[in-house]
This record gives sequence, structure tokens and C-alpha cells, in this order.
Amino acid sequence: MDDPIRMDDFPSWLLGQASAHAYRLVSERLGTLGARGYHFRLLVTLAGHGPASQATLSRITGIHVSDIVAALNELAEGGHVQRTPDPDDRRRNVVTITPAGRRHLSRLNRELLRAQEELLTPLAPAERDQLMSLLRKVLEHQRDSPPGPQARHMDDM
Amino acid sequence: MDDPIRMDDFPSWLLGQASAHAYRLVSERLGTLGARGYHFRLLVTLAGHGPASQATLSRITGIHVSDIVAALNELAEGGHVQRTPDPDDRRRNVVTITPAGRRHLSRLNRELLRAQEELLTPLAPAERDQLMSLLRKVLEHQRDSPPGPQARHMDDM
DNA sequence: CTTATGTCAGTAATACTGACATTC
DNA sequence: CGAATGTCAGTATTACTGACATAA
Repeated sequence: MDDPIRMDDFPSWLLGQASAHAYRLVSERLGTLGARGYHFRLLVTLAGHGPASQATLSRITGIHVSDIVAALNELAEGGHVQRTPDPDDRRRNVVTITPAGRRHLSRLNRELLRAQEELLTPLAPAERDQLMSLLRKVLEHQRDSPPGPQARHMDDM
Repeated sequence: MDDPIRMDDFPSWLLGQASAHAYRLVSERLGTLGARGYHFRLLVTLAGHGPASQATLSRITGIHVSDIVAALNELAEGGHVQRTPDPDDRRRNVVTITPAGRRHLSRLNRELLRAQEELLTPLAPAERDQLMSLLRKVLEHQRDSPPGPQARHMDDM
């Protein structure tokens, strides 16, 4: 008579399911504009921080240097960033967001805000604040322990 | 003067970060016992539902048939499940959880409960209930729209 | 013939590892 | 020399696709 175990009783499972749901909404929206998460994060960083080397971008975003290269290749192809050699340190590229990149970022942001709306439809404004605050609490505690490798998956259980 | 965009303001981003954190905690624990998420989900299903064919397991868990095969291979190697041909339908395997499988499930469950505790440390009991209830609300709404393909990633943004 | 089942090989996406040449 | 930077090739993990043989 062991009471049966239910996945829905595990907070980590609910988090994983909700996160997967959010991911679907978000990546659909980004996909319609030919973008993915890395693109948005890099554009946000470049717009907020200003021109930066690829190593700096990696440190700020937490995205692996190796993946920065690939994502910037794609952004540069679309004319959304520009890579120019740094005259002061010839190892470095100075990466700059272009005007087209800012417009792209603005469009992506608009799509993402719609995805958030869709995600939080069932929650009242006060509940949305509650959820954000609870998630932030959980994440603050995390920063104490060593972050370790990042996960690449969401069905947390 | 565009107010800078911050990732932390996106609920989907917070969800993704929290989910990634939960995943790390959970998969560390499962890893110490040589298991991963699919193993736990399959064992839970077999213990709760009773013996089942692989196709049935796939339908219940949502895990792809193809991945069911691989996960069951691993579970069978450890002696945690048994595959026997179904005499009534010779296409089917009847998959049964073994006594050793039940003990394994029990150990995994214990580890996972510890991981939940670790995850929710910063939250008071009432807050934990709030979080679960908010996540369930978000997920209920999801069941209305077509689930679509599952995500394989967590940095939701 | 059509469908369901189980199996296998291979792919997409994300995160990561290791190696390398260049420059500091 | 050692360390940082950018690049590339390759790997692990999860989720999925397509093909196939067998049996209903």
C-alpha cells in the first residue's frame, strides 16, 4: 500500500513542465523572426553594455565562448552586429550592435512580451508578481552554491 | 534612452533559470544511483499502473517510443524491470517492475525528496504551496493549447 | 492492405570539451 | 615563458524522425 508516487507532487517536475511550456511559447515567437534565445541575449547585452569583446560577452551572458562565435556569425550575417578588430589588442574583436540590430531587438522584445502574456494568462496581476518573487527567491539561494555545469533539458522531475 | 531590457524581468527567463537549477539538483542525486529522469518516470508508472506494454508506457509518460526502448534496456540490465513476450499479442512485450526495481524506485524517490528540500530551502511552507499552485495554474491553461513538440532545453528567456 | 508494436540508426538543439594559432 | 582571445571540431544529453520487420 505504498501510496503511489505522482510526478505532479514534485516541485522540480512542475518547474520543468512550466519551463518547457514557456520555452515552446518563446521559441515559437523567436522562430517567426528567424532568431533563437542566444541571439536575443546577446543583443540585449550589447544594447545595455555597449560594444564588447567576445570574451566579455561570454562572461556577462554565461554563454560559452564557443557558442558565442556561432551565434555572432548568425547575427553578423543578418547585419545585426558588426565585428571589428580591436586596434588596442589585436586578439580581440569589438562587437557592436548595428541600427538594424536594435530594430531587430525591439521586434524580438515585442514578441517575447506577447509570449509572457500568453504564459501568464491564467494568473491575476498579483499572482504574477508572487510567482516572479518566489522564483527569484529560489534563484538567490542557488547563487550561494557552486553553479556547476548548465543543464540542457527541461523535464526536470 | 530606451530603458535597458533585463532578462530577469521575463517570467519565462526566471522559470528557465529555476528549472535549470532544479535539474542540476535532481540529476546530481539520480546520478549517484546511476539513474536518470526517464528511469524514475518509467518506474513510477510501472509501480502505479502495473505491467504494461512499451507502447502503453509511451502513451502514459509522453516519452517517445524510441526512447522507451533505450531506457528499458538500461533498467532491464540493472534487473529493475522484466520484459516478457505477451502471449495474447506476440508483437508486445509486457514490462513488469521487479522487487529490485521497487527498491530502486524507493531509493530514487528518497533522493528526489532531498533534492526538493534543497530546492525549496529559501521558501516557507506557505510559499512552497503558493509556488506549486501557481505553477499548476500555468500548466492547466497549457493543456488547452496543442502541446506540440517537447523542448530540450531550459534557458528559456 | 492497413495498423500497431518494438527496434535501430540517425538528427536537431543546447551546453560543453579540447585543441589550436595568434597575440598579449 | 604563461595567459587571454577567437576559432573550430567534436561530444553528451534530451527529444525527435524515419525506416524496418513482425504481427495483429
